[in-house]
Amino acid sequence: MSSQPPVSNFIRSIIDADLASGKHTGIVTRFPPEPNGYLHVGHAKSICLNFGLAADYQGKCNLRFDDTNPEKESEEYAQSIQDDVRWLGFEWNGPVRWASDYFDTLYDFAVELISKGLAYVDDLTPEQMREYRGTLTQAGKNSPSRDRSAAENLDLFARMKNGEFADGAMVLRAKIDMTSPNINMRDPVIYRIRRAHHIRTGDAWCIYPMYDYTHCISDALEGITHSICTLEFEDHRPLYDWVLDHITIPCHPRQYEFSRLELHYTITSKRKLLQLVNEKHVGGWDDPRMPTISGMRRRGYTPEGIREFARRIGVSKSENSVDMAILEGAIREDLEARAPRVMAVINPLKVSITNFDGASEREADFHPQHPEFGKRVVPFGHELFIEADDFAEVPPPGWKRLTLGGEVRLRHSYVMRCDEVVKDAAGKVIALRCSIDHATLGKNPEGRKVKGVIHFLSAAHALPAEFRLYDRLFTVAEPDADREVDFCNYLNAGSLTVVQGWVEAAVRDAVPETRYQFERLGYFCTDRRDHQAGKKLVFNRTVTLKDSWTRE
RNA sequence: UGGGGAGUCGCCAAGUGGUAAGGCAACGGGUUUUGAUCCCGUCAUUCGUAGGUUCGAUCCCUACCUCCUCAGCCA
Repeated sequence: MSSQPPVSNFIRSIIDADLASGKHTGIVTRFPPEPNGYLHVGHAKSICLNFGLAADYQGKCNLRFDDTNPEKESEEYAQSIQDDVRWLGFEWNGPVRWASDYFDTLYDFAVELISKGLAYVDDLTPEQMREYRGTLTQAGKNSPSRDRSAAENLDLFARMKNGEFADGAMVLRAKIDMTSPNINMRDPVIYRIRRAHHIRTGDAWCIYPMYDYTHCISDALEGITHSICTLEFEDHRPLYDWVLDHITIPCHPRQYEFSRLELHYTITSKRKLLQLVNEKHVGGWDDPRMPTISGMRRRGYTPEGIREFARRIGVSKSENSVDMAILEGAIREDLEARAPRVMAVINPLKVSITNFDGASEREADFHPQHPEFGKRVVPFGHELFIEADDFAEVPPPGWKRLTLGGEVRLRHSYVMRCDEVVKDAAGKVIALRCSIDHATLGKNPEGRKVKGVIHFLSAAHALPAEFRLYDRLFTVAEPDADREVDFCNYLNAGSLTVVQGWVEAAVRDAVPETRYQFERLGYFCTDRRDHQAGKKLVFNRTVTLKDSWTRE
């Protein structure tokens, strides 16, 4: 896929201005996931933004895990995230960073804040703290602990760290302003006591810093120039700045927020995706119906296609709900150029060729525009499979495919006429008896035009295969729009159809994650988990071909 | 009804004082041994609404409307 020029957006404008003014001579961004779930298409947007910016401006982009909540984080998630970022085609600057690498420094800065009288230990219960916080329209009030001396706070905080208090018994709070109209500034908690095993630091700590406190300092420690996050953090920015303004640190990154991606007919909420996995609505995080990066990968989406999708949707601050068509269009465009063509029949109808004698096979290109993809032989036989959908006894208006008495071109082979329909006792069509025009191999018939082209397989040569046909996971465009209705009510019962069919022998030895276009059916990809080259062929339908017929 | 944001074509999205880019989708037409691809064409006198400033406003000002977001010892 030819990479298109970058699209202008407000963040690029800011960077351009920062570079032009000399505020920065280069940029450093970061992608900061919490290892508490698998990455999804929304993260892909963020990854493409952060890593893409670094690449475009010859800057750097760090991968940093925001691992400050040991109760939800795991090594499995951390590993999958690294795999996903790499698979998407990006490499981070230097080693993987972990917020937990900064725990000592973070602790020291907390001590500095306490010493300056800018942080205090509070022993209000969570319920009391909520009451003291006030509401959206009412100012909060000061905690009785707010005026503790720095010396006492220093002592208490050290004892918190040393494990002298129970989990949740005390917290460290920034002393800002309980009457601030911005609730984030009403003395936010910056450290809590939690005896939980941390994936990196084990049991070394029983106090853990909060996100708001950790993130800005981590950014500053890494020399991040532009700290890009999603809109819900907009009103955390004053706190981000407050922390950096009140500790002794030479760097002050600026935070910019963009709107998160919403994709029609799916969800992009880690919590809800976890629910789908836990409640077994899908096979796992990498179920091909999932909007996770690993799910999209298993389905057959390409990194290039996903990156193109990110480019097409752009970056802004307005709410957006993107059509699936944009994602599918980007994927199709990439696959169109790179996937070899081959034939498969997923809903077979048997055809006997009554005048087979003398018929022969034919070579065919793997790609109509790329002869360099090579050729293979498309065998012919006296027994064929065609797609049941390609035959109609009573064709609708405009039908170009096979019908009784009608002719059709067999792709890469002969023109064939249907002479007889074979039905079972119930009247269901079970087979066709057809004849070919021997003069039409590699040339058009004389004196008439045959419009329709259908794909087929020689029954004697075809290989059995499993096809997993995927459809949208939900029945409505915005399954989580209604707070009153659980999104699981909108799960599409037909999102997965598994069928047994046939495929050209040319794909026999395809390794897992091999992509093909099955002509007229769509793009397919051998399954990463279940496909076995030469043994068990399992194809996932990545996306159908655009179809201007069945839509009518 | 406190604070912070957003409103430009069906879906995204540039433009931000000089008279509305682009993509996707859609719709016509051409090519085609994939109803695919490809090619050509059509698709906002109008930028949430109402006023105002200006020779001129999507862009500046005022008011209003709508939507999103914040009251975790989550991130």
